Amino acid sequence: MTPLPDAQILRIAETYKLLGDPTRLRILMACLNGPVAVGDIARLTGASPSLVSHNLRLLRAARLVRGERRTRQVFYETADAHIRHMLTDIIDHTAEEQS
Amino acid sequence: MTPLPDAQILRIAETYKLLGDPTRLRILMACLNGPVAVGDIARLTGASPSLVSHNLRLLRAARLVRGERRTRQVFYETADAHIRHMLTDIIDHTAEEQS
DNA sequence: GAATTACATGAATATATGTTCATATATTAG
DNA sequence: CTAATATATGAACATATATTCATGTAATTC
Repeated sequence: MTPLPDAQILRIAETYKLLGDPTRLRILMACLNGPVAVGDIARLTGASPSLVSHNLRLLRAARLVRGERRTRQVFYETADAHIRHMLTDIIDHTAEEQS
Repeated sequence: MTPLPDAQILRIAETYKLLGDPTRLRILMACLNGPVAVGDIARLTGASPSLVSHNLRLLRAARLVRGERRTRQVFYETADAHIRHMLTDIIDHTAEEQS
């Protein structure tokens, strides 16, 4: 009823904005089922490694993914269950649409 | 596991992109608890009526809100339960954060 | 019909954003 | 130390986006 605090609105908007780009969405989806290396994300999504890296930085800063180095490669995965739920929910929801 | 169809990715990204702007988020939040007139949304959110109208058009096109004219005013509300869930979920989730 | 209220629309603009290309850093192998 | 692989970073640029201002339309009141 009473409007949300401005800081909270901005936090939510920033999160959604990150999800609002197809390239980043594909990257996130690629990280849904366990850790994946940056190069593999690039191959899976069709985006250049540089672009993937740029976007992973943004996703990392927003705590949507977490990265861990294993010798040469860096493996990324979705940060927590809430984010996974968010993504699987909207996937399921849009799968049923025809409009 | 197999990547999502491109059309679905684009649909989801488009939806999230709309939610990724603070002004539109405030407008949507204002529509969460029943129909509200455009002018009232403007007052509640602090945005100009013109800006509210522009954004309502986008939200309407994406079927995030529905509008109905009652004599002079046009009342908007969130389109369905799924969208309300989405919003209340993330509100609850971000309310607990401190980072 | 003229005036008023409430909303919608179009053009214009300043700013933000996604992407590429070139280059840097880190880790391992010879 | 040199070479090679994997990722990160910075600058540059073209495009997209949010916002404003001016104007248009729709419904009502006098």
